[in-house]
Amino acid sequence: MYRTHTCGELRISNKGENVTLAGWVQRIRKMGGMSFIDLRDRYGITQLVVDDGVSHELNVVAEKLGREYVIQARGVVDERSSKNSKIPTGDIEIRISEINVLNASVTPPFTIEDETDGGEELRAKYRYLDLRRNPLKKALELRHRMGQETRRYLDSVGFMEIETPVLIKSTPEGARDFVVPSRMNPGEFYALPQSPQTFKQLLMVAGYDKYFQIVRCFRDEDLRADRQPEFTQIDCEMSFVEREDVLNTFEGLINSLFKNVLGREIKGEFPRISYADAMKYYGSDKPDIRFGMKICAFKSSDSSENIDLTSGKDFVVFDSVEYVGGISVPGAASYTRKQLDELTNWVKRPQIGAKGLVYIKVNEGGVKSSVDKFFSPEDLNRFVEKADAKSGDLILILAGDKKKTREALGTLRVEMGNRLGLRNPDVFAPLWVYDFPLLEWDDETERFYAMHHPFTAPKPEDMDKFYSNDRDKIAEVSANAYDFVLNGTEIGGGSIRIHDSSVQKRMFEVLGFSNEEAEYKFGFIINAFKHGAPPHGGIAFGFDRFCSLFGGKETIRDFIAFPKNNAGRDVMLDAPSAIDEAQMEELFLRSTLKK
RNA sequence: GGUGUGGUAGUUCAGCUGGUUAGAAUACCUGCCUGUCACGCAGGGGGUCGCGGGUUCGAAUCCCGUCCAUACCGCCA
Repeated sequence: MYRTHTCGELRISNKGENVTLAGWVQRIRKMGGMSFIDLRDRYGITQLVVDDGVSHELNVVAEKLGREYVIQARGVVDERSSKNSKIPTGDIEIRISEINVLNASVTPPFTIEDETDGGEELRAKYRYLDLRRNPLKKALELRHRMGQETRRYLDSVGFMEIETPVLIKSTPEGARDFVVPSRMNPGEFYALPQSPQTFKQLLMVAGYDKYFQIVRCFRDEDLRADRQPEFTQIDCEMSFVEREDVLNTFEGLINSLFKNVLGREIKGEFPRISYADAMKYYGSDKPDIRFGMKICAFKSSDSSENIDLTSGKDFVVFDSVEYVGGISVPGAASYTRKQLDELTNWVKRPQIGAKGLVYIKVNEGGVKSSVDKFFSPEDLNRFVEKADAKSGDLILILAGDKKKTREALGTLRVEMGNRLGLRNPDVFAPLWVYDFPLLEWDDETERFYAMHHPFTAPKPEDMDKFYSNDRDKIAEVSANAYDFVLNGTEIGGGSIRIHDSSVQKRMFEVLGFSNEEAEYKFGFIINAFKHGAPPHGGIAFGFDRFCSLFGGKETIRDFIAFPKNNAGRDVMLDAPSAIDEAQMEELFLRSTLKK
């Protein structure tokens, strides 16, 4: 037997027991005739004492140990003369009578501590060492508990977990597919699933009316801190449901995760906002509602409540644009010229692309703005009133194209939220966003694309528009789709699906597919809908992001045991890599005649 | 594909208005130390300044190119 206890479980109540521990040497403190060894495993750290007075030979062994050696140690649990309140085992230590080196270790390239000295690249290369550190261990433990609780909850309300294939068919819609060559079918390729979308719908046709799966998905797109080429979804689908049924069911799941994983309670039902309102008030389809600072439109093409901007003598900017809007930043009226200049440059960056920034400082004594020479104090007060700004606030105003300016204001709002410390990772503000547009027109390819995916049902009241020949009317069709947003991050998205083969055919028609194309790419599902498809809908959650938010982090990499780097590489394996010429030939990827 | 930031000791970084032998901390090695727990003290070894080219009497430092990392934009049905 390698060990009788873990390094995290012995307490003062074990005093006097003979124990054997095994683990990694965290640190050795040599005090001349005696040495202290911190022994670490997944469960904690226990202090071992080697005393020269007891055994000189043992002390010689102890002196040869190095960091990260794997050892086995036998001894007696004793009470410490000076206790360490920082660790759970701090009241005891093990008086060692025997040490066996199970495996030596070279000196690790970075310290295995909570606050490591290692940089990201190095830690990625030695991921197995990084995973020994507490923060990563905690992250993976959280992920484990999230997965366990998801399975427990969904099982308790009647869901079945069913696995779907990983080698499937490439579909050109949506993200770029990862592709796998088929040896047995020369020149043909499988694709890895971007999601099990069609399979879960086929399961609904098959009558498995509550399905879920914690499933790996693949998208060959560029990475971000919160985006990996392979990622995990909690994928769910239900039959005989309307939107409310889906939202209620999964509000239940989310609440049980909050309660049983984080020990938190979300009070009341989750707030809901339409896509149109989200864009109007937050400039984003995934608003962070932990703080206010809503966008206020001073001039908008679709509003009758515009304020009079024409009095701004010689200030033509507001007159010439489609939209003028702003946010009122609480307590920021004290910003210095330097800070305001910096903010102006910030919004002018290409990523945001604003032409400039107008500000109004609201103070007891009156208003002060960057456009004082164009607007009278009375005129400026109209902005203050409209924005409902208080004394001490700073109104930041952008103008331009409606869509872009709203989005820029949304980005600025989040930035100011960050700067003012209003985005506390310890506060959770869930939100449902619903009624997304069904389609997006792309000028370049001159066709519609599905905003969600081509299986999303149009809202019943928009069916006339959906079948019309007028492109503008088709563009107005709303989807019966919904997103789950947590703290400004899109965590889940879903919809009520099309279950009628003629509606599905119309969808492919609107997307510009010929009958033959639709048949070739999606014939299996159109056909399935002819065999008694029940009304159905579902949702999928980004499991990695869900975990990272619960863990209070912005990056998902810490919550994935072996993630890819920014360029999609596994720097530990050095993958992807070239394959043998023979392998290439076997897969018909290169002619033997070449070279 | 684009923009920003970074690349100097095993590691994290400083040095960068060009000018002695490129520093600090930590890690590592040696010695001392019987109550440490970020132990302490003394000493020591350790560098292709990412790579290539250019400017210059002289380049870690300036210029050009390139590679790598990272954040963001595009992209992500």
